[in-house]
Amino acid sequence: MKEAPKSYDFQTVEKKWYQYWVEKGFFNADPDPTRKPYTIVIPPPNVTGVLHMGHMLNNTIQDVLIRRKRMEGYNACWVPGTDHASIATEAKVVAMLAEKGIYKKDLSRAEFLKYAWEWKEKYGGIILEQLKKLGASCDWRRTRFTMEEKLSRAVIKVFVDLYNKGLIYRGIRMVNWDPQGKTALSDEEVIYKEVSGKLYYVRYPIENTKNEYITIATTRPETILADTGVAFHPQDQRYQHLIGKNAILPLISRKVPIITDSAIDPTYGTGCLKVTPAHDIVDYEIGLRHNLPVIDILNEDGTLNENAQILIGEDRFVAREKVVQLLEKEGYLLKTEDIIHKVGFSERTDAIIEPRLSMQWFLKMERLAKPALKAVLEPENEGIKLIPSRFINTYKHWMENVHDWCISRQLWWGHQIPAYFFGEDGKFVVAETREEAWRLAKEQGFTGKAEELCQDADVLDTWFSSWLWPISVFDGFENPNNPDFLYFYPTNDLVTAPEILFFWVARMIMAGYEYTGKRPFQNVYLHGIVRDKQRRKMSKSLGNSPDPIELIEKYSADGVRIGMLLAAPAGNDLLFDESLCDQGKNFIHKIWNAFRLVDSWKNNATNQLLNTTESLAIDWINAKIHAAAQELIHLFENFRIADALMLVYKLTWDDFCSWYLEMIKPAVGQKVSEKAYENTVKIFEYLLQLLHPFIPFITEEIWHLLKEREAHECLIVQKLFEPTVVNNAILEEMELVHESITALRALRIEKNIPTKQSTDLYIKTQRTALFQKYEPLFRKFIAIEKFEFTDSQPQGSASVLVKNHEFFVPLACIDLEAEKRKLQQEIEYTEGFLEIVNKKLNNSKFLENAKPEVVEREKQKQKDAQAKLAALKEILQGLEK
RNA sequence: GGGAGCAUAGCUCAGUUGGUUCAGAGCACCUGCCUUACAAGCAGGGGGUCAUAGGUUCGAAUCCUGUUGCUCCCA
Repeated sequence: MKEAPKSYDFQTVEKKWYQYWVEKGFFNADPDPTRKPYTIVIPPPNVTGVLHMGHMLNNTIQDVLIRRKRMEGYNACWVPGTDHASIATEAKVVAMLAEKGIYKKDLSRAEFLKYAWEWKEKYGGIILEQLKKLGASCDWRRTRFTMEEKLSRAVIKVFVDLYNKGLIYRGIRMVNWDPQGKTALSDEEVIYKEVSGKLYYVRYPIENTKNEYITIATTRPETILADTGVAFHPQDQRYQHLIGKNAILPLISRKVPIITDSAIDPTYGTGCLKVTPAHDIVDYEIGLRHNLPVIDILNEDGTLNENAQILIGEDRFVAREKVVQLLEKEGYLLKTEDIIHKVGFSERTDAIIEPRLSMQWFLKMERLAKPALKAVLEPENEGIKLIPSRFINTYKHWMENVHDWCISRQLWWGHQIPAYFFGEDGKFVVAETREEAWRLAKEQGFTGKAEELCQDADVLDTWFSSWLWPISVFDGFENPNNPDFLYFYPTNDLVTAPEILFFWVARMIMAGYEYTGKRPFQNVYLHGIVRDKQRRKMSKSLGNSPDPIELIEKYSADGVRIGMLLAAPAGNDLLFDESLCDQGKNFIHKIWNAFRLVDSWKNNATNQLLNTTESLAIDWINAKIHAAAQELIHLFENFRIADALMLVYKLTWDDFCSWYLEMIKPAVGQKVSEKAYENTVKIFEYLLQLLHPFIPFITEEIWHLLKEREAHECLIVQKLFEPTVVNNAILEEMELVHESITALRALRIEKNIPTKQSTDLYIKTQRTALFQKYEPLFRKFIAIEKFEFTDSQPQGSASVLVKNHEFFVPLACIDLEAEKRKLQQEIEYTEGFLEIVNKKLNNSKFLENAKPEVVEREKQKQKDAQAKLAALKEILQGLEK
């Protein structure tokens, strides 16, 4: 039997076990009526994306949950996959083609999609390969992609269905326009950021007056070219004389009416608003109320069109500069102010959003929102639990103020909207296929051929496919009675970030109730965002995000998993630092060395039965492990994953390594008993079971090194042991012993006694039998000559008090004054403590109002403190003799 | 502008319905140790007026109100 290598080669081990698990099909889950399912669907990452720290956290948590449930005996199914990310992917493909000198505008839709699919085939799914390095135990056979055939058909089916239910409509609306992506965005895809800008004060001449002006303030002076009115608050006394008059726009001399509207804030700027209905949502509404014309001066790429009259073809920001120069030159610009204001940016392209009127498709949310809100407000009633629960408020607020969802995108990569136009007046039909559309169109009087129907060019928002994810991955739309769907749906837990609570989670809940009548999942675990130590979000542009794969290579997957989890209580942002991974790696190292120690006893044990120390140690660690196992059940139920990890971390490091192994470890030149070795292996196995969900690789490796096992006997599928009734007596006893040993070690350090130098030990206690029993243990940890009990303090000894047990260590020379000072301090502290307790017990109101058990506790505290005080005083007296 | 939340050790966080010695954990820090599993380690140790001012209560980190500072969401 060869010795275990001194250092743990995680690279080889992690690769080996991952392959083995996959080969044996341990990640796979198929319907099995004899077992309960436990299901997680992955939040599908962008198919062209690469793994970042957020994914690491997200998937580590999912893997911990799924592995734990697998070991609990559930039929654990984790479905992986990716989404097609319309905007991001299309932008990448466009950029890639542009580098080759190919431009989208020169391509047909089919040609472009061919390139896009090629790109997807080449780069798509890298991220899933990366997840394997982390140890993700997904059922890879079930990998799904939102644009694959079945899932696409489900999207179209749902669109048609919602349209037929009257929930989808088409209309002209002010939308968030991304001039770079050249598409509309939903409200959720706009990120408002504070930026510094300028507020320009511009004076507009009043028609038919000499040198009379009205001054407006604007941050977007180029939109003056699209103004169709000037407005102020009806109660604003400053401008009453202008009612009914016209203002003349500078630069282009258009005449616009001066109106009043109560939407205007008289305190902002000059209290006068230039009204630009085509390019501002508030202005648009004002325009509607006052019948103002709408003049759209922007092209879809953000350049000015001929409606602007001047600066045609200039980019909106260039135009802004030039307009300012012109205004200044012609004397219209009164002043400029530096201000900080919020500006909307595209989540995907980071371009500044332009409010723009356009024809879009919308989904009515009101009806869908109702059951989705109820589910989250009533989790106990077959509803959905948000963890942490404080997100309920945010969710509720959003649901109650939900806006219709703009679902069309002016892109090619995605699911093309199944609306078919015919005739000249914009008539259309909505159908799953062109054939069906043709049939419907003919009913409406269309006389042409099917090919002559013109399908809407837009695609659907990516979230319009991912909101169906928990259902569509199990083929629940086309075959709602298939065994997978019936067995695995509804899923159990969803793990994601609060960022996409509305984008995705809320909408999945809506789709779940609308299409299955059931919740799509029971629990939503919301974890924080991974930030750097300065609380900055990790981002490519800042360069503050480590490469996860490099981290894994440096610290091992197990180490990084620990690093991610250690500082990640639910809902809290994770302030990531590489030192956390280092801590993880150290832990792995510690476990490896513990194994090496145990392994060195293999075939090297004596035949003797257990000695006292061994027997006590084994009983104690068993009690400790079973208590921890029970606590873990509780922690997992409440998704306290970081706490769960910390519990097993301390159980392993402090209890198992620092106490248990030190107790069992034979003295130099001696051997452990065979029984003790066997028990230690058993205990190690229990520990590995508890540790495995967090650090799957090293635990599997040691699992197999501890014992020869059959090919299928892997830890990953080992049934977790059931915690038994815990022997509390031994826990309590050992705690006292550990406390005593620690106090004695501290005393020896304080007195500068070298580790190896033996001293005598006298104990004054009511529980001599207990200490007698543990004597060998004391001797194991401290060099002790005589171990005796006493009634009084031996001359010239240092002392320490643990609970009511007094320990005396006689010393050759002792600093009496220092001893006295120490005792005096302790007496003072205890007296102060006792005083507080007495005060409570002498307070009749306390005795009347407090619960009996609380009063009882106080009485016990009083008794303990009194006894302790008496003991301390006695020792002090002894010294003064 | 509207809404939600947070403030506990140098850092990141626990702290169930107010009541055990309740002021905790991990990391960091300090001191002493190369003690044959592990210096990636061992043994010890210091450190907080629980943001702040009031209030309720026999009793407040915990409940209420004001103040200050920060974060997030929505428009």
